[in-house]
Amino acid sequence: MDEKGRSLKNNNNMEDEMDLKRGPWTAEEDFKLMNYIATHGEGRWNSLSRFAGLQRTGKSCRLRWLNYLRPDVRRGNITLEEQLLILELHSRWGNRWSKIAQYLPGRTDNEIKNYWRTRVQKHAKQLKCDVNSQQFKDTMKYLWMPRLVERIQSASASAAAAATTTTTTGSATTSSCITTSNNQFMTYDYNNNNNNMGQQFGVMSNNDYITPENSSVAVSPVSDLTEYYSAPNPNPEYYSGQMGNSYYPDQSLVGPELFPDNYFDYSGLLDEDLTAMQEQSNLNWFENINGPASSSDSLWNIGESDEDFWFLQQQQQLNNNGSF
DNA sequence: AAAACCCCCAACCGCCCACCA
DNA sequence: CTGGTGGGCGGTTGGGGGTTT
Repeated sequence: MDEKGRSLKNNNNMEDEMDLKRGPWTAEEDFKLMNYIATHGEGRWNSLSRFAGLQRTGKSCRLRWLNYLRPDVRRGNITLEEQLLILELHSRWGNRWSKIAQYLPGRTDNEIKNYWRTRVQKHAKQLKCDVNSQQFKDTMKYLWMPRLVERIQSASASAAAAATTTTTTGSATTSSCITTSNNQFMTYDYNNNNNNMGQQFGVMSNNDYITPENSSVAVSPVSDLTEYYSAPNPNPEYYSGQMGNSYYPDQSLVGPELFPDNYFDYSGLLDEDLTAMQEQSNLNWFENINGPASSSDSLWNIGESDEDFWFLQQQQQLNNNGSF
């Protein structure tokens, strides 16, 4: 059925009587809406629509303004920091998109929702598990998110190295910088629960995290983890950080060997993760896990059958160990 | 080259709640 | 209490552009 030809169901009788326009907004409509709001402000969307000379529902005007025309709307790719925040906040609140959006200045609930549906759920689908399953949640928490943290820190370190020739070592805290659309600047200190981001956004100082203790997939203490492959970690420092309560294993306890043998979840990573990893020539540890480059080429071009096989392997591994 | 397929995201929908007369 | 209205939310759709076959 022609979407635009469909009769409009709307609560507002007055609007039912009008010949309302639907579909994509034109530049002229945008201009009208922006002009009107600049003069009269937001709110009263139904009457705003009429007074602005727009043949649109109030809802449509509101949505267009909030999701697109608002001057502080941030456009463009979701950054690593934003991805991390989305995963983190979603793990706490579920599909509370508007609530999550509050912590990502400039991003709309719609955009976050779209990100989740297109990117995150895609990976769940690839893993052939439900996006709401504990298994997938754990995959995010123990594999995907740590990888994001790693990448954020790596980028941050690169930026710092480019900015100065001096280096900090030893007791330097591990932090990453999150820049927002408003050029707000938040830092996250992975070694300190009372971090700036937690204070500013109130997201990192509660007890809601799925910890290794309450997770359905047990993250074992030392004895188990030391059995896992000991791939050189490009930046093992991040493991020593904690998000909330023991969110990540402490390196002093488990060392860099976070992941079990055969459980490095490349398919749980974003595509750009894989690309970035591939591009880092010093990351031949990946090759070490999976064999020489010649035989690991296929890993970068995972077909469904390969993934199925891989996933079954992981399932088997989990069943055998009951842990990562 | 073009058809088929896939992905992204702007826009819409239905439902709900708060507020007010 | 009730009905009307405004506004917010999560879920869904479909057009368009990119990619693959």
